[in-house]
Amino acid sequence: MSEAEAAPGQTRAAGVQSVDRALEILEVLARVGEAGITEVAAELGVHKSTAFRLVATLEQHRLVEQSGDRGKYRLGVGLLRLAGATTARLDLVQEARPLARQLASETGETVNIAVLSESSALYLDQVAGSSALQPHNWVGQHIPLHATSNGKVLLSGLEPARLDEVLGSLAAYTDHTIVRKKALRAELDRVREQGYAVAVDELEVGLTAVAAPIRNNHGDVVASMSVSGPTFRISADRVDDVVAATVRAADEVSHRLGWGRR
Amino acid sequence: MSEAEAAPGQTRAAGVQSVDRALEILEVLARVGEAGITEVAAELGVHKSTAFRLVATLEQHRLVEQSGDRGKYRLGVGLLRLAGATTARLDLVQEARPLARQLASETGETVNIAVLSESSALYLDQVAGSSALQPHNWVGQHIPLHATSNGKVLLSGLEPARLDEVLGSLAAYTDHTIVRKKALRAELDRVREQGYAVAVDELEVGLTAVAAPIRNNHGDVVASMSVSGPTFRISADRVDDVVAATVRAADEVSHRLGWGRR
DNA sequence: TCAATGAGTTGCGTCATACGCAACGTGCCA
DNA sequence: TGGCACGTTGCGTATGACGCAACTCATTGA
Repeated sequence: MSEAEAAPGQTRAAGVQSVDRALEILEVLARVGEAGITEVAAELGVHKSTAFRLVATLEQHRLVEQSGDRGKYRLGVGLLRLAGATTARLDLVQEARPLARQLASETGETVNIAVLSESSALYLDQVAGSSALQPHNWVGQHIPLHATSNGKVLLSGLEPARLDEVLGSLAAYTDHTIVRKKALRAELDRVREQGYAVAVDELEVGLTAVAAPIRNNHGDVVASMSVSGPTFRISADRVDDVVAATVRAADEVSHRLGWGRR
Repeated sequence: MSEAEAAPGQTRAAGVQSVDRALEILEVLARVGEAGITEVAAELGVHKSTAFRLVATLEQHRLVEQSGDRGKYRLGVGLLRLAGATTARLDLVQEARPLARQLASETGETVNIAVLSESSALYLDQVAGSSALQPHNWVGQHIPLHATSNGKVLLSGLEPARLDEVLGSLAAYTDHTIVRKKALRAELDRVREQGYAVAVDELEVGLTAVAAPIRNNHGDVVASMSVSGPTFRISADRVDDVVAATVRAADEVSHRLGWGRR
């Protein structure tokens, strides 16, 4: 039985115990990068042999692999295969990609698609702009919500109660980062009203981004599409055009997902 | 590990049963895209309720998600997170990425890194070229070995015995696909001698690719790096330049992985 | 050179647990 | 409106996953 971790009031639906533990191992490895059997066992609070069998099973499916013959364990290539199948089937990405591509060629900047996952923004897809500078590939990364245009759009779609859950402390990345919750709420109101968000130098000095919501057939904000590039290229007088193009593209994706259809 | 040996009456390679089944579910979903509980249960040969509990556990960890309230199940975003953590730790990708990026900007074409996985090429990483046309993202996909430059490079690194295991029937994708095993072996000899592979219209008409081997410190071919683009852009008189650049980049990665070092 | 330590690995007996069964509820189609 | 088929849930039982302890093998320090 799960002893030590008794969440107060909340029934921790355990599911199938051994599977639950095995998946927890994957999360541990994702967090720490590499770990030995003993370390994993300690992390889960189970016996070494139990951890070993779970890891061995994961290894048979290539979800983990060990470096060397007797070495530590880490995540394996099987996950890449599964992830490939995931993106191929996520209809959000499917539907959004052509529009993202078009938006990228219109603006010449990088386009990203992000969704809310846990308490941060998860980037699902990226289309590079025409510029020779290739930006960092954010796909699969977790990005703070309050310092990015995508994050602000995603937050603006939450109901107040959920918002409180998701918002932790607001770290300052630059002098322009919004760190006061009250200021952030005001900004989110503005985003909701305008239908888009802008972030200039908030995550990184010299980086400007514009984002608009993607909605499902119920009208909920399910994702966010952004255009981002160097601040000197997305200058103040060009922002309006970029915003218009971004909103148009995001709206079209929403439409394809069934928003406003009947 | 040793999975090739399907000797009868060998030790239980089953691992932890429920975990094994859960992971099999992931593979089923990766294959078919979407499936209901009943379908999954039938695929595994277990009872509906068993399949349901396994899927529910996977769902708690976001590895699967159901479309709609009562809908079918498919792979979830948790896999993207795990896959992101995987590539972040794969030193091959780490080492290769800067070179891949440079190669992409030199040639203006798309660069891919692939390894051998099971009986096909698994694409680990991709850097888009400067061209506005964004190619399909192959990361995580399985691609036939005999019809791609990457595949031919990977095959050329195998010893003859392994080669026989890996090669099944050679499907023809275009008129230029090599379908005769004898012809393929001759081609592989050429690749091994030259130190690179070229594929023109072999997987898809109008698609040309060039690939060179990446070696580990033992000299084994562990991966392949390719440049690919439309045949009209990588014309016959330009191939030599692209080959030279690709080989140079791949060699540099090999060097960083310890090849030729002492 | 050898003992001592600590890692990953494996056989075994027990009891928790994951399984199959059957019944339930609900959307969908005829 | 009825029936069907699918996802979902409670329950008892046998299976299979667990913890224990012994093993192998590297590495380290004397």
